[in-house]
Amino acid sequence: MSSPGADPARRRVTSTDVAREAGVSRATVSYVLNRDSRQSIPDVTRQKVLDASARLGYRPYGPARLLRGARSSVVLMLTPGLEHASDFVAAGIITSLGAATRHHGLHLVWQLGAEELETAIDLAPAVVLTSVPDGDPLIGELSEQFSVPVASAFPHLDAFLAASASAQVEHLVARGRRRLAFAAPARPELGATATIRHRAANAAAAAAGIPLPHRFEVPDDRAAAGAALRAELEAHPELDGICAFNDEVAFAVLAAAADSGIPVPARIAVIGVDNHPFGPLTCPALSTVESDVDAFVTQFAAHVAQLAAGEAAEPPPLPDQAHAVPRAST
Amino acid sequence: MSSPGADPARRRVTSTDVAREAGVSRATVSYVLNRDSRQSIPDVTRQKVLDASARLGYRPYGPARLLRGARSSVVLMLTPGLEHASDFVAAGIITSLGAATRHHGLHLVWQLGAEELETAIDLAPAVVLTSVPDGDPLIGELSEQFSVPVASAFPHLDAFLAASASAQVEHLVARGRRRLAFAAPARPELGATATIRHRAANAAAAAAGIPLPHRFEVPDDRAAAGAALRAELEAHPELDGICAFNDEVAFAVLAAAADSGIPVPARIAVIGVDNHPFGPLTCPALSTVESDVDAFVTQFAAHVAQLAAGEAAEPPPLPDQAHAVPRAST
DNA sequence: CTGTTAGCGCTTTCAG
DNA sequence: CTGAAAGCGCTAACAG
Repeated sequence: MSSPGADPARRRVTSTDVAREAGVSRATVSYVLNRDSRQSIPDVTRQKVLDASARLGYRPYGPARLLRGARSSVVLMLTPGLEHASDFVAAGIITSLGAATRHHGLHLVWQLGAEELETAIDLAPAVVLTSVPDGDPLIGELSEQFSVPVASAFPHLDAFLAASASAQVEHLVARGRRRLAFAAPARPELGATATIRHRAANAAAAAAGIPLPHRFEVPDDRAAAGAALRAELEAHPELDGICAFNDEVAFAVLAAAADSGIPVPARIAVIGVDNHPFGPLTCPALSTVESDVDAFVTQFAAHVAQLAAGEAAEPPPLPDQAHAVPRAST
Repeated sequence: MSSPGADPARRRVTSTDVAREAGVSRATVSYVLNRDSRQSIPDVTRQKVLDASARLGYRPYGPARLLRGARSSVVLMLTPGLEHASDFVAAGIITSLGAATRHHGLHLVWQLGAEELETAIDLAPAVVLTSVPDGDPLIGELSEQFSVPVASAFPHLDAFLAASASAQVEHLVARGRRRLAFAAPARPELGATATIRHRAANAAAAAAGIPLPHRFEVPDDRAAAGAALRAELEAHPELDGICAFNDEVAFAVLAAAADSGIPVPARIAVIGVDNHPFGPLTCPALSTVESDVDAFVTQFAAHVAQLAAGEAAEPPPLPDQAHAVPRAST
């Protein structure tokens, strides 16, 4: 009810209020609070301003500063199509990016979903980031909308996606597997990404001198997934290894194998992608593949800071290497 | 390089530009674009303005509108302590809330992590939401910082948390289980929440006339989790059901049981909380408990819209009921 | 060293 | 029906 300061109707404290309270002019307040090095303010005056500001709880009003020409500290992240925020990889990168940009004095905010971009105008970001890949037309549209630099948060996404599939194949080959399949997710919106990974798996298989992995779809429903896996093994009895599109698909494959009495890894080895935190908890524990994005995130945050400062620059690419995280399923 | 509109240095298009292009005054532009009903603008003039605006790609500049006194359409979500955005339940509620607020013309943006709240000033939100519960002192601080209404996004959180534990106990009792344990997560920051659920489980057990569930911790490490589960069963041999703090802990319990040769549900039944999408994929598929938050989200979005409009109001509470989602593990 | 002032882009009276 | 002008809160150039 009456929690301190919770009154929504309370007038905002302005720099005029601080000036009056401190008995100086608004310019002096601005000089002190912004530490203008070209002015030398006596310590007593400075202190008076600081005290008055603290006493009143003064916070400069963002819109006014921005209107005056200050550089915004807001970085807006837009992820059209990523309808659920708990997507593990994307959310992980976005989370770390938020922390990393803060070191540059920037505040990353994430507008979830984000269709209807038109009206998000009073955000006034310094930079807009998006989950769509580099060449997407949306980038141009956004740039026009916001009149600020727009960049893909996932530069060189294809190579990044491909790297994990290659690493999967290499790991399975190193484990002695020769006849592989590629387990694709059923959700149609992931089809394009799955194709990128499948192609990379094919290329890695060719390089290793083994047959190209056959692609099959893993339905969302557990019983249907079991049927799909059994059908796949009947059609390709010599199959001994499965590259799953990601850990989530791999979980379904493991469940399907367990339901069908197919021993993993004795009959088939299974490997996922992403190193999901639940991977260690499956039966058997899921082998997977991981890319180290820490270095990328740090570099990309610096790149965002450059964009925010008005400097054009090439973004650092996502890592194009992945390494296996071997567990019991291979 | 030269994607259309990607030039960061390009000057913003202002309402003056549109007025000049259309050959009218800035006031007329404003009238037309804001559909001011008190003015009657001839259709030809109106069309000239609309055309000029479209041709130039004009977008009114948010900060200037806000400075003029317009109501912000931004709702800022702050989640201190929620360090990883892929937390399933919170992310789910936040995602749906973003969609629901959009129906009220509001744009929810999520500042991840969000320590150092001081400098996020040029956001100018209409409302600030936070993940901390109702009485938290942070609410007052934020209200002072932003001079706008601040509310917890999870009103009456305790009852919400408790409901799921009660539903777990009731489900297990209905399945004929009598000697229960409460499996708590090892992460200390979840301890308080775990205590709320454990107490609710105790209360439900008392109401059902069975012994109070004993609390034990499930370590993150799989081998350690197995040891903990075996120790628990040795100490309480008559144990026949486990309420896990959430599905994630339940996954660990299932893995521990599998590793230790403890049949689920024959020897012990296991039930989680949250209806995590991977629950159907465990071995055996995990029974869980779910609260229907759709109605809450819709009502809460309306409440946020009220706050944004400057009307004080009581928030709708989170649901205080949960229902079981029975699967193979119970 | 401090105060006055112009002006960012927008909406909205108030005159014409 | 259209145009001129004020003012939101802030910063920075310019006087004093």
